[in-house]
Amino acid sequence: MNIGQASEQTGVSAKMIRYYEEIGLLPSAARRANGYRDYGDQEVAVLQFVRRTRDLGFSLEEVSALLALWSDKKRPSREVKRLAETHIADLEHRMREMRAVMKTLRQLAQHCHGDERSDCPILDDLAKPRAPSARRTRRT
Amino acid sequence: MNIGQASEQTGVSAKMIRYYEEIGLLPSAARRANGYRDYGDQEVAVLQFVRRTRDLGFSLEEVSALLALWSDKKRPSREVKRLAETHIADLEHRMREMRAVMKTLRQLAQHCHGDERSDCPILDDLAKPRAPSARRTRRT
DNA sequence: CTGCACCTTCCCACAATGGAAAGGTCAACA
DNA sequence: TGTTGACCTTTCCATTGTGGGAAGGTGCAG
Repeated sequence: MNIGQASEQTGVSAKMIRYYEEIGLLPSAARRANGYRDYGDQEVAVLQFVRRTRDLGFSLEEVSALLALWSDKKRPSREVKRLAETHIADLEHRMREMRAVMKTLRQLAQHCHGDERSDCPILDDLAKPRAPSARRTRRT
Repeated sequence: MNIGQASEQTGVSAKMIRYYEEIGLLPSAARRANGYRDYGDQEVAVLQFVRRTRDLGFSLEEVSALLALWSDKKRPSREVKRLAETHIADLEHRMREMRAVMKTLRQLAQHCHGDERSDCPILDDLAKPRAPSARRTRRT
């Protein structure tokens, strides 16, 4: 199967499939005589695994770890669970930050009458030097 | 005031101050005879505004728009409110996605005994080709 | 044979930030 | 006075994950 078909079946763009191969997340694909990459059910399954883990917000590095665990039939499930829980904790942390930000924003928006008048509590408030809230965190 | 002091007073790194100037988010800073950038209370206030809007998760593009609205004393507050509400809606959307992802992850983790045994429902589930949930969205 | 859809590699761009190199400046201290 | 150390300057590179496009080869259908 060509890369186009593999992409269609997995929802991973051809561009990304090549990239994943390039950075070593995936093993080098088999090549046909014409140089085209060739994919079978096995490879498609791996791509689906990657797609799904990406959808769940795991970084490529985490995906890589999960792939390794997946192929290691004898690994203790503890390791997998730990990885998942770390990721959950990470998401929880980000959600807490976002909630705080939203709360502030909603308050600001609420007090702005939002009409033709030019006085605007949102901008007034943004201009005030504030107690520096949580610093920017890396996003996934 | 040197860039270092300005940075310290605003919480915006010197690196970022120069970058903001370079991309045109901020006007070119005044220079002293020795070539050092020179900042006054005015500039510090702008930096604080930027810092605060960044903390609230606005993109640099949005910050730029907010700065323009801020300096335009006659703009209708409606415009500012609309920008804020768009951003709120964006955050809400992302939070909904994250909540869905977390729910799935928690379920997966819950069913994995997480001990020495090797069978792991998390990996089993990840391997299953699934109804493709929400595609990756841009992060701020 | 021509055209079109596919494949290949390679390079560029993005958002926002940090890091580091190579050099100029300034103030304080011996 | 000279040196040291803390600043400042610019420039280049890396990150994460993805898309876009160019330039060229391939394969099939009409």
